[in-house]
Amino acid sequence: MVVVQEELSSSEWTVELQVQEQKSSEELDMDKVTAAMVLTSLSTSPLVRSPPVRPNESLNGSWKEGGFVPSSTSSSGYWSWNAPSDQSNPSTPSPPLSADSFKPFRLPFQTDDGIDEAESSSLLFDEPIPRKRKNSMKVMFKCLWKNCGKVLGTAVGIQKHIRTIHLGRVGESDYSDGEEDFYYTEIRLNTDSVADGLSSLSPVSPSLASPPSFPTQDASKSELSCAKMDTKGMTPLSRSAPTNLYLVHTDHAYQATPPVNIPGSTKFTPNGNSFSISWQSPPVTFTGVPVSPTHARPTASGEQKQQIQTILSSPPRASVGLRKPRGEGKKCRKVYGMENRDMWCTACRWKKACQRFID
DNA sequence: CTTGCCGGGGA
DNA sequence: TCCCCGGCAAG
Repeated sequence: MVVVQEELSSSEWTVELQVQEQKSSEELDMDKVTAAMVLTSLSTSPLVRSPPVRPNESLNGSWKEGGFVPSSTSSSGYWSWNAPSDQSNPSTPSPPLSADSFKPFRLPFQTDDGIDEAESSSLLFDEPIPRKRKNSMKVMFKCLWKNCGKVLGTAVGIQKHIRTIHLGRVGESDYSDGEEDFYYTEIRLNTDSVADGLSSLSPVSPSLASPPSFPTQDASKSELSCAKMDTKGMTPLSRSAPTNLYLVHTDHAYQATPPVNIPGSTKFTPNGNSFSISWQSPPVTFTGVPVSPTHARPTASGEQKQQIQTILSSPPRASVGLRKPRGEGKKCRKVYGMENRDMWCTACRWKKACQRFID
């Protein structure tokens, strides 16, 4: 796991940055082109939620932004953790499920490049494609640097800001090692009506991209749930901001993790119409290897880093003596039905913990 | 009630 | 080891 990030070259980060810019404009186009489609699908699709990211049928690693980012950028192995579970799954290719579970609607540009046939087919049988509310969304970029909070309109702007102001890289404006990328977050200013906005803040809002599951299944499950709760905590907060609905979105899954187990890191001030999200450790790096040790930075304390790293690398908590909480995902039995028992994974057939649909 | 799966047992 | 299933807990 640690190795993965060290493989990220700076060029990849650059690509990432470009994609972000492209994304924002692309989204605006999306509004025009597919507004009707989105509305229709929203009104008809039974449930709009974040997709379950299952390691054994993963979308080639990175699920971002509900798939709006061309997956080709992620084929460089952003989240190419080795999937912990069996790759032996293909032995039973995903059989066609019942017709009603097939969701024919797909975004026209959501191509499968970088995703092979097997994976794409499993895509089809997955939950509805997560849609993002993008009505009247204005994308801003907020500096996460402590006591800064500067908001700029473009990713480039905020990167330049961070680079020059916080990282002190005045003379090397071209140079980007992607480090700035950690230090800002994308903010969507929803100018929709409040009621509309509130309805979009269902417990797990589609706009709040849930962080991809980390392969350390249980670790992510148990610990990242904290992050989820923090995210949910924004709901009442947003209610207190009647006009501007801030949907904080983080571009990197690990960027979304700072609230994890950092008590008080996410602060809401319900009084008035303002709030501040000020976790103290924007620059959490996975490697734990300081990128530029010379600069004083608003980094997580070593303790926090240690903590986070421990979370990410710790083995599944053994919950000794306690029964493992049942997975909430659909398992073979539910998916295939009793009549297709031979299609179940062996574990399910033996009434053991399902190996195909791991939560 | 259904579902997931642990623990145990038979071949 | 493979396979099955009673029974429990959760929903």
